[in-house]
Amino acid sequence: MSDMRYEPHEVERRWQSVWEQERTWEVSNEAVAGVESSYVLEMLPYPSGEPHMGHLKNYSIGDAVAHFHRRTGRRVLHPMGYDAFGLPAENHAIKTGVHPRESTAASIASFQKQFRRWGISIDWSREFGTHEPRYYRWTQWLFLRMYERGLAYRNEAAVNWCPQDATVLANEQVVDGHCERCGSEVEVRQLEQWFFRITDYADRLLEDLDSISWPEHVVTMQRNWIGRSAGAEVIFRCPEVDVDYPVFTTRPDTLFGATFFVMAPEHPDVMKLVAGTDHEQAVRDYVNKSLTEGQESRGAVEREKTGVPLGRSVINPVNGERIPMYVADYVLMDYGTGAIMAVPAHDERDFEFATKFDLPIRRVIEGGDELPYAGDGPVVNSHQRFDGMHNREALESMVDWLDDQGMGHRSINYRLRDWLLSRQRYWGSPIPVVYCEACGIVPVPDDQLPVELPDITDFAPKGRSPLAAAEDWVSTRCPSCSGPARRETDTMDTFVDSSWYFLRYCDPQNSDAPWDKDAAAEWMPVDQYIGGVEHAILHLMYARFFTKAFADMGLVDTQEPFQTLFTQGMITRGGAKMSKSKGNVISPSSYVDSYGADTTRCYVLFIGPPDQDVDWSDEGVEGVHRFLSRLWRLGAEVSEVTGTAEPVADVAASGDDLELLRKAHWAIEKVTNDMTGRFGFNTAISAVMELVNECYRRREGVAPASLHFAAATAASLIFPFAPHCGSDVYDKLTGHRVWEQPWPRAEQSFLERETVELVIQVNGKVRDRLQAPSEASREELEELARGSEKLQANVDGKEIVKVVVVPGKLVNFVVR
RNA sequence: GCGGGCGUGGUGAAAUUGGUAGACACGCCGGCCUUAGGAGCCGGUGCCGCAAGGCUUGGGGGUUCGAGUCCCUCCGCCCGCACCA
Repeated sequence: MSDMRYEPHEVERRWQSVWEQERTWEVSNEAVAGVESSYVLEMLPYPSGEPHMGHLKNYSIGDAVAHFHRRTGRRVLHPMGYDAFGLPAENHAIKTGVHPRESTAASIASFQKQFRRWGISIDWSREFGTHEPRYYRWTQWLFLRMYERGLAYRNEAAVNWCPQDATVLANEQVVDGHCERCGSEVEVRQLEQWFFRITDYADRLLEDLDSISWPEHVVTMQRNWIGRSAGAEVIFRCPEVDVDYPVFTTRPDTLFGATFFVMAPEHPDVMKLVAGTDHEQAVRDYVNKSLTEGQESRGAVEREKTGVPLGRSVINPVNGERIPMYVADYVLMDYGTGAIMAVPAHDERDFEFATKFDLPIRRVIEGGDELPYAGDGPVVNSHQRFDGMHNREALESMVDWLDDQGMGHRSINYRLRDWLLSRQRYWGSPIPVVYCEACGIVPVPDDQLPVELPDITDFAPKGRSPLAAAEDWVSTRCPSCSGPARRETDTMDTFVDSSWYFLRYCDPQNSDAPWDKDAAAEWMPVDQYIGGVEHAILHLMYARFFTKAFADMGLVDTQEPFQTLFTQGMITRGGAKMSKSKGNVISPSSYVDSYGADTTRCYVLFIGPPDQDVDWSDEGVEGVHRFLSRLWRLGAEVSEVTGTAEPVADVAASGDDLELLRKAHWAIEKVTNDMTGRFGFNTAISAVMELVNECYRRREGVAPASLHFAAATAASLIFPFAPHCGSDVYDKLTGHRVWEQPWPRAEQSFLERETVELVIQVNGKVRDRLQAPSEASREELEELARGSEKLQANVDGKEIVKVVVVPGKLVNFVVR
């Protein structure tokens, strides 16, 4: 073969400079009649050091989709930006004194460089970082719109406090009682914080999951996270203090089985109830112990139930019974009302508690071999109007009855809590409000945005935001009364930044609004969103919430930001997640250095199905590199013979030529199918490999035009995965730019064959294979099959009781 | 505990609707070319067996003419949630 060698670096440099100079991937917001728009987006990267293999995989997938969409006739928006605020840069600043702005700028520069080197087809004119004032001006503006609508509010709450990072965490950032980021055990503190009222949207966030095409497991996770339960709120009165205590229950049908009542240690009335009584000391000790105990130990499943009596009682509204009150830490303050009615016969936890404290257990639902029984069945031991009824039916009428009595009503509870968004940290978007002695909380007027982050030098956490020390900045005038005022020193959770960036990409230069509504309408919702499963709950839930809130404000027309979601699998190393601390990180740049971007990109896609976790291994990279190299040399050699020409598949071809052209059309069909409706990149690439192999095997016996067509087709099909190599080979063979060519079409005439292999089975086991005319009838196939010698040998005097003929596939003889 | 996923050669994997298991690639073996090759090209390669042939998709059972694919059950691994009333 040719002496010419595939030099990926040279090839890649050449095409990258064409794309850069010609701004090939930029797209305007002007709709084009008859042309569909498509928005392909990979999750916003957090720029830290260098991009890793996970990024390479993410953008290789997204780029393949973007290219495929373009070449199948769509205008594609495929932008890039950076989630540039955040703790790692700030922690780095604390250690080294380097301002987060500087380290962030360095990381962004390195990300940009890599993304260009990878040849990702990005519209760079839309690039931004969330830390730029021109971006966070609008983050603040949107915060103010949320504030105006009561969707952002300030409240004192028991919050999760991370002692290491010296900041408050969102519920979503607490994992097993530990800080998701640094792993320290989270403490509970009572603090004034800012919240977004995401719980107002709980039902819509739940219902609209049905309207989007997301992986089932992500939908399930979101559903569980929202945790909607339908039940009733029932009022239990404490006559000793004359106070009503409502409880939430999903099982009002078991009300007659309630034998005691439990409050959470955090419940504000616990201490009031025992003040001055014999129980005060014991309760105080218990409550203190519970509050100081970490969330982790308290939440442990195996843990034995603990609690102490309050020495008070409440009245069960359905039967007037007085039942004793307890405080116990298995009741949580932040779910329901922080108090429960305990039905030990039908709830495992209440049963455990009752057994330990020797409390009465009264069965009110029949069924199950033993107690506790949580299933359904007929109601017993309750009231004559309910006894004998099926419990589900009784549940409904009991709630109606409670409602009539004014003792309760239907109620829905959610596991989802409001989103705590304030952080006592520096490197984030300032919350644009001031505190005025006269006017209270005053939002910063729109025309004074952005509230810019001041420069500081001491980033160390001190339990309050480092901004609090910037006295010149903190001290300001009230926009309302011009009196002295102080700025809010907390900054926003970085999830706020990433909850609307996809909208900003639609109109990134707009200085009058976060985006123009028409621009958003042109692109939104994102047609294909691609990222890691680790964001299945947090980011994806927040972005959905923001989009719905914006829709309510009339800022966008769509209810959901991401129509279709693809979650890629992790790339692990030695079975473990790659991390600097484990020292098992492999850098994409070393592979790009030795093999080029195309090989590295194809390899991460070829290694396995993209939604699956894969363990990195170097074995196999060579194979992909060999393949691209073979394709490139094929193109070089063929073009020497044919020159540049239009690829044409000769419909009159026969013999080897026909076989090769068939293979080409088969590959078109296969790659197209793998790209449509599923992400079969690994099998798509292997189909192109087959085509290239076929070219090599048949190259001596076919007409140059056939080889030319097959090679050009291979270049065209590999382009979404190896854009430089695909462009180069296609250019050599045809003189055309492959990205401007429509996606090839498989022609039926080349896919059909005159004969097919017919499998002969006996009792389902393959005994012979024959060539059969593809048009043959069932009878003809059976006749043909009966002629098989191997069949005769296997039937051997036995009786043929049945013959199953599957045209085009097989004939199965059932013998006895 | 609940919910979801997965289990196929020495390895990564493929099999689109129940119809030829193992495409493609790594590795390994052989041949050609070569002064040489860790380059390139061609071929072989699931397991057992000299062969004929038999066996084979985590184990067991079932449905079916036919099961990697559907059903039941058990085992193993991974992920999410986890005292949510």
